[in-house]
Amino acid sequence: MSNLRARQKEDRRNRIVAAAKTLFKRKGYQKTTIEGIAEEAGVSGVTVHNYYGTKAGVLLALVIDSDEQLIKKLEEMLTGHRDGVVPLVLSFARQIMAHALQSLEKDIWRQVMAAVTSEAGTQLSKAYAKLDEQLAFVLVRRLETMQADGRLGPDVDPLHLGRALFQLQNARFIEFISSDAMSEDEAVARLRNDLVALFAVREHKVEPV
Amino acid sequence: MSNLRARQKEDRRNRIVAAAKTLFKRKGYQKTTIEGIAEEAGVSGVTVHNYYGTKAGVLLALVIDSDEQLIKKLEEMLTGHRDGVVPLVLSFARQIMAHALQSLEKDIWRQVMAAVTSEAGTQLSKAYAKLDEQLAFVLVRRLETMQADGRLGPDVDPLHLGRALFQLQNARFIEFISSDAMSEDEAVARLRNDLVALFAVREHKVEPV
DNA sequence: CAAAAACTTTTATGCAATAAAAATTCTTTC
DNA sequence: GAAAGAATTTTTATTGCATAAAAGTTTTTG
Repeated sequence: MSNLRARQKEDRRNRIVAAAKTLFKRKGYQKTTIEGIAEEAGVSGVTVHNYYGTKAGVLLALVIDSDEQLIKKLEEMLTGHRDGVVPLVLSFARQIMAHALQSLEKDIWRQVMAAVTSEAGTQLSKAYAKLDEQLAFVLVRRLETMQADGRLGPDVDPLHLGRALFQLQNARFIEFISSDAMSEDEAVARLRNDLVALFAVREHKVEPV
Repeated sequence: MSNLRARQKEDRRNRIVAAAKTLFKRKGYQKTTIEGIAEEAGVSGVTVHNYYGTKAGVLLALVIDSDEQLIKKLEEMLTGHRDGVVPLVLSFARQIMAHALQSLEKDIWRQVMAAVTSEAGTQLSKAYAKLDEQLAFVLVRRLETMQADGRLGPDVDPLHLGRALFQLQNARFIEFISSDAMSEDEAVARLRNDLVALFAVREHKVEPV
């Protein structure tokens, strides 16, 4: 019956993340204190640290929860997509940006992205990286379908292409959240420019370097 | 003759950045304190804050100095490049990674990248973004030359292509510094996979989204 | 039920970041 | 060239993140 402990722990985790979400949205990231989250969750400040390591860690946990829903949503939305690669990636990007802003503000997303790199190696950061991998695979699966349908040349590697497209999309997403002034449309336009330029290249021989 | 003041200020800036570089390399980022940098530079801790805002700000200033040299180096190195797009980008990427590790360790680079996003909007962050733009233009100029030489199709936009390639390279660079385990070769291999997959795509019509 | 184990809280410390007051140094002006 | 004035740094003080160790509490186990 080693279960009460586990349930209590799970319960505290949930309360902490819920409290953090409330406070981040109400007061912003900077003005929310660990002590404030702890109080709202009914635990001590040190416990929050013990559970999540850093304030950004709590934020990351919260984002990971919400991103799991995003993946399902994207999967549904893109199944049955009957267009080319460019529209596929642009829909994908739009959906991600919309979902991001719906759950948190740009300023907070900047803290998320910063935490992912500065805390590289931690459990939460690895969990985030795993989600990125899953996001990339949403694209990969769509590309495989397109290839099977003959809408994508047979000499293309869907795995590598999907990963590359995800990296590109992610770079533009980071650019998007890095500036309060940049609109979704502007970000999508830049991504389209990227894709159009890249797909126009006809490189014949690829030598080793 | 309001010049002594300006010179003193410039001098302090230099001393602070030099002190920081010494200490970051000797003790790592975390174990270096602002107070320590201040002492080494012969100023008070508050002055360091007044000059650079945050500890990461000092780091950013230091990186910006070193990146200006990198750009010149890249410019020289890639002038006279007589290969295709893929080898060009891979050389570019290799040079950037080598230069990065030569000046600072991965752990510190993670702090740099985190600071750039989390402190988006500050002067130093904008200065860093500007350098990225210049780096992208190194590629753009090479691509223009290639196009003039007929080594790149006339229907490609060198500006957009250069920017896209830089984004991709940068994404893989961040991945590279985010993991202590990832080698330069591995990072380059991933970038090559990206490029090969992207260049294999033949997208005919691009509809608006 | 009592001993042991697992957790949380309390307590304490170091450091980043910021603000306001005090002190210092340079500049200007008479 | 000295005193008034301006600019800039230092001192002083406070808040909050992060971490460690000791103390206290609750659950588990024999």
